[in-house]
Amino acid sequence: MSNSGGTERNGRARRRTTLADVAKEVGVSTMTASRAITRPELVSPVLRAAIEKAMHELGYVPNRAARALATAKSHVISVLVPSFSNAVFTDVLAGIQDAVDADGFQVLIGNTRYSDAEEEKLLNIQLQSNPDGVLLTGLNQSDAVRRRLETLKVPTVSMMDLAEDGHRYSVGLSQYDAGAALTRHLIERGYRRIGFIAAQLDERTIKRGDGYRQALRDAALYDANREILVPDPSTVALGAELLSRLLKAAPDCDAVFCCNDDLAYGAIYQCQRQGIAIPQRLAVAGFNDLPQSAWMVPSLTTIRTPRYDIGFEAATLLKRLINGEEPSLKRIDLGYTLMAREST
Amino acid sequence: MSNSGGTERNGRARRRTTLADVAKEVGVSTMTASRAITRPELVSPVLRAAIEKAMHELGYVPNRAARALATAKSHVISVLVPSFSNAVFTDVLAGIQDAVDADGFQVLIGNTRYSDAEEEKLLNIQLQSNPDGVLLTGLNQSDAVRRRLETLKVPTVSMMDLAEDGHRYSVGLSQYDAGAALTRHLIERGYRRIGFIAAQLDERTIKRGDGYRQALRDAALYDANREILVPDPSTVALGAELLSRLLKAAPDCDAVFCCNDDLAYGAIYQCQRQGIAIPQRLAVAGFNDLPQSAWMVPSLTTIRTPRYDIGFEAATLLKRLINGEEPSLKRIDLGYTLMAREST
DNA sequence: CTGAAAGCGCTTACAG
DNA sequence: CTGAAAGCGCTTACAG
Repeated sequence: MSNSGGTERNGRARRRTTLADVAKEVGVSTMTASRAITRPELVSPVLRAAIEKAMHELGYVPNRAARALATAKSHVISVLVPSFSNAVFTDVLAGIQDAVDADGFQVLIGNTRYSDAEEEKLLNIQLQSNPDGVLLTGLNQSDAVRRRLETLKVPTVSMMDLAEDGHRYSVGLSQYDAGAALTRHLIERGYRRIGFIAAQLDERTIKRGDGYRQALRDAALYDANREILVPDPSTVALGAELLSRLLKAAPDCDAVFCCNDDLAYGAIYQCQRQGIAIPQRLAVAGFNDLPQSAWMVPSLTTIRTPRYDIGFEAATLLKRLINGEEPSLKRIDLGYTLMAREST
Repeated sequence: MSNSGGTERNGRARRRTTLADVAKEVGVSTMTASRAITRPELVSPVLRAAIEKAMHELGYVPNRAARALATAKSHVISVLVPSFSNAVFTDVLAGIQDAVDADGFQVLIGNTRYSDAEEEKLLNIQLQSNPDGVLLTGLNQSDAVRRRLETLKVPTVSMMDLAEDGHRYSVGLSQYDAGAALTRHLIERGYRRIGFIAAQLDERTIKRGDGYRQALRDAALYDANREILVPDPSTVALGAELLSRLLKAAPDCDAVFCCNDDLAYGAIYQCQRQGIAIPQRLAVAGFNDLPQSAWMVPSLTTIRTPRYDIGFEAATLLKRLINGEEPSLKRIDLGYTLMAREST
């Protein structure tokens, strides 16, 4: 193996081996070395083997920045999610990763913490990496974000919610329908005084609440006193607290729809502490179907959301957009499943 | 506002505005425009204002690839964690993000899924982005990974576990000590036939098990029949199953140490289904102290691990290494806290 | 405080 | 199947 050192052109510490080093080692031009990576079928087998051998021996690592600059393609996908601690979004991220891994895309993940300002800031930073495409959570971006994306003409897909207009690409489910379906399930089970506790109050929570309200109105069962909505982040602890507040405000509740499973866990634990029988005295339902929900005691009635699939399909759609295709289906509804269990 | 169009130099679609566009608009050299970003104090207030105005009006977004190529600094930090679904690592990621955000680093996150091969593959891909530093989980990397990192001389910090040798940088806690401490707690509470159920069998699980074993041996209470170890990923469902298996294999167990909280949740639910009183008939302890553990019924005795801080401190240490400092403390022990609750 | 020139490491047409 | 030349968008010393 030859010495890859060479003269330090600009006094920097020992440089990494470059394509030029590899080419020189083999005695070919850099273009041929380059082609051995990008379009190996255009290089003669003999040279190709020699080049690959040299790359391996010299420990060559392609420089993505250089390639990005030369091709104006970053092979980067930028993803903005509102939370890391919520298992919903880690599932979405897993789906994205799996959809995109084989194609050699690098995924940039930003955690907006449910803040528009943070989202704008993160997007602007990620945009510096020239992402080939962007995956957004929900449809309620700030004007600044929307404008930025339009100006730059970066392919964009929204995840989780379904766009109403025909312009935007979206992959998700109708949070409204799912919220209504869960509420109808409670009504069908015979519950009549159904409360709703919700936190964070993000787009999806609001839509679930809208569905809840409509379903109850349709059954002439709606009572605004049975809703407790707070903007704080969802936690198990908050679920416990909100349940107490609900039962204080509306002691006659016979069921409660929690806007997500975390809140529902807290509600169930609180009932257990207070000796409230589930579902005899109070039925409890959640939303998302986290892995635990099927196993806890009592098992939790909830809506299963196809989070992994949403990530996977959104990334797949985005890849098509990046490739210049124009999918006719701009809106992919992945649906939801009611999981009726012991808690209702 | 002037037209940013210009002649399309190489027939590509309308280019983004570059520093040259900004410079031309203002009537300065690109270097001055560049300095207005990187070292604004070197540019006269008048020009600086004009440049900033032009950047804003033209919607200028710096091109990171170009900067990376010119400076040989990517401002990228590469992070390898074994799982996204485990809340432990999302907390670690949050800490990293917070430590690094202000400095404009871009974080590349790889999910190794507890696989050496996957780790090597992901690292090689991330290395193409020329990360200024790397954050690894644990100390058991493959030889290939270790060599790669040494050859490239990329600053590296290991998270979660503490290095024994004096070479590597590490931020974490002694999983062994924590496992032993939890076991001693059980012994002190009067339990004598303490089982251990564990999944995944990663580095940290093994060390916790070693601590468990040693503590029991020290008390002359160890019995190998009370250990159930399986390599499957940890889930609540698996916790339920392993508990059943344990009680079948060693029905006289009076306590069980679950290698993490997820397993413990499953164990508790299983006990509840089988009518096994906790802690009267069986004490259950977990590890990590996820948010839920304090709230469930019964609340879970567990070890609180400083996950967020590990991420934060590891990233902070890495930043110092990237800046060329040589911290004397190569190993940062962030400790652990025993949370004694109702389940034991 | 400001600028001309060269270079970072790749790839893109275009020839041959 | 292989290569010479130019360019991607920025920054680094070095002058002035």
